[in-house]
Amino acid sequence: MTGLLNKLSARGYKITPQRRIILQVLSDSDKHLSAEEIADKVKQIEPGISVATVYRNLNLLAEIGILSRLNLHEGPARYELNQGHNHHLVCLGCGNAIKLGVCPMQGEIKKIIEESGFEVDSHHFEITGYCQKCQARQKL
Amino acid sequence: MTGLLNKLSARGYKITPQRRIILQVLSDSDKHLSAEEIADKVKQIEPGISVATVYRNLNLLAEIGILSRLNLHEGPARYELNQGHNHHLVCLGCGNAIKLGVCPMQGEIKKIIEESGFEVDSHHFEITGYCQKCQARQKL
DNA sequence: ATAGCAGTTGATAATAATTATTATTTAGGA
DNA sequence: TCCTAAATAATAATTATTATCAACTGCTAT
Repeated sequence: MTGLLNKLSARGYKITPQRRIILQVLSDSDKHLSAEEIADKVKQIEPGISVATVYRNLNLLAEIGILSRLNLHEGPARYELNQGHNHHLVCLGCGNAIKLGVCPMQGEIKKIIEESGFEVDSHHFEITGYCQKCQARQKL
Repeated sequence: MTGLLNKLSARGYKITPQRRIILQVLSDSDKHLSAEEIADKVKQIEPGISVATVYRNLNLLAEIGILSRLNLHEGPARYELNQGHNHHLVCLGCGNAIKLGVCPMQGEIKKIIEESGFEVDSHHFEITGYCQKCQARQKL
């Protein structure tokens, strides 16, 4: 948490109470939150904070790599603190994101892409479905 | 092309001139087109066609599997005629999508997911970057 | 052929998610 | 403490898409 704030000021960005709260909310959650969900939680702590501020800072934080934006197949984008490179199993029931320990950009796939001469900028691997808890819940 | 039309009528959907034109546009392009781009091309052929009709039909066609919607990391969704399950190298320069012959949902990754008890609904693997042509263009 | 009707369309309003604008405020260095 | 660039709140604007609804049209059965 302090590390995150340092990252901000190291780049010349100011540490504002709004940014503290946004980061607070993000680090308190283990889910992928949408901008709206983040804004709601932020407002529970400090009602005066504007949605625009939340969006602005989510963009900034994503840009400097503090968090990452996940564009799901449907619905709004979701955000999480960036804990290194990761892919996730995203549950459509509860929104929870289970870390997948592996990345498809390796082995055969990596080789094929390299051989094609394509210059990779970024990649996304997203699996949606239902976690065990939500599978059980559906059967009730 | 005729096959696509048959697929429509087989399911009880009508073959309208609008749908013919939309499918025409899609089969004439090898790129992933956005709804707006599709609508533009459609209007070049028949100016009276409404954007709403384009969206409505893109949804329908995607639903019945004639085409697939690709939610890129940024910008609007893009569509292409569905030629089986595929992943792509999407060029940020020219928008072209190069088919990647492989799918990451196999082997080790598939096993890990199965063992986690997660029930997969869908998956997306998207690689963005620059194709060889656009790399060359950038160096000019 | 043609009548009928479900399916479809065009026009447009509405919505959802996000970004831009702008006047005001503030964090952090001099 | 003062100053200034950066940041904020409020809100308008934008972008992408979906909903609404009256009018129209493929298709099927007569």
